[in-house]
Amino acid sequence: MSRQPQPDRDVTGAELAVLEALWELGQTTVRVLADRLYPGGAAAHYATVQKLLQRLGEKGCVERVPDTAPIGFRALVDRDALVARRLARVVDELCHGSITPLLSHLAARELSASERDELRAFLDRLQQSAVRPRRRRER
Amino acid sequence: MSRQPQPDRDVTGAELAVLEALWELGQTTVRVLADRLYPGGAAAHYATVQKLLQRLGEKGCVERVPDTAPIGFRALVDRDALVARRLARVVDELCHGSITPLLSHLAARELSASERDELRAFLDRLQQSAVRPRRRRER
DNA sequence: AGAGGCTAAGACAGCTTGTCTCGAATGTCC
DNA sequence: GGACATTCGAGACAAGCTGTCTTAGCCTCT
Repeated sequence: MSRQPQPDRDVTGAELAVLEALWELGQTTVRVLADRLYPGGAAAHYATVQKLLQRLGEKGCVERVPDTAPIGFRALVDRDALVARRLARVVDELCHGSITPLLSHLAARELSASERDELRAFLDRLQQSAVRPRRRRER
Repeated sequence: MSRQPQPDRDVTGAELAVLEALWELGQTTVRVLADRLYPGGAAAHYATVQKLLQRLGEKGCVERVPDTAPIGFRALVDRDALVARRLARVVDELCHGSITPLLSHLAARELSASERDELRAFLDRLQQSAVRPRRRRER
């Protein structure tokens, strides 16, 4: 219960906004991002976006494209990867690694018909590829 | 992108530890919680647990049992509810309300056979009760 | 009255997070 | 080349969060 250093922090709100712009725009520059995220913004916002990109870089979510001027930036993770990260965090912190409570919640939530079908389709696809069973964690 | 006040914050690490102790012990007192969470702890830890309980109360996760001395505390949310909260947050923030990316991740992750069966069973149960269709959210 | 446990209120330091300042490096145009 | 603008990196900063701790007022029991 002692306060311990918290590594690999999650992507932050403002950082996520930058990431989403990157997902939409593909490779782009600080200037373009700043203009989009802070329309009519002051000069300072340029630096803000820059700092956010730096922190995203430290978190392994963004890459700078070498030999471009102005420097180009590119997302290294997609939305699914971010979702995966957060789900893993929820599972680790709240469920001690077992995803059963998570599934239980998914079931308790009233899924729409299409969502249900989607999930079932995923499951079927999974079952097929499970002919060659390589399970990562057995509990 | 301006910094906006962040209401209804999530349950914190130390707060979660208190909650888990409450889940395990049922209704109990600050003293018992402090002794369990900070074994051999100093007097100050009593106040720490107290503060955590207060903040948990403000978040609607804990209830004080009236007319008990010392005051009894009781959890108001269970693990599933917390998981639900976090999942909803992930879906809202990252998926703009659609759980498709979440399902996609679930499928991409290599579920164990038992987990897969579990999920399928949930789905089947869901399908049955869907004969009387009362879907809450359609997308 | 004194001791000891309970309770409320709040102070505090360290960290995170979004923002901003500054100066240096780099480019562009006449 | 020289003036000017843009880009870039490093860091400062305030507000808020989080876990911890102090203080002081209660109560109860002896």
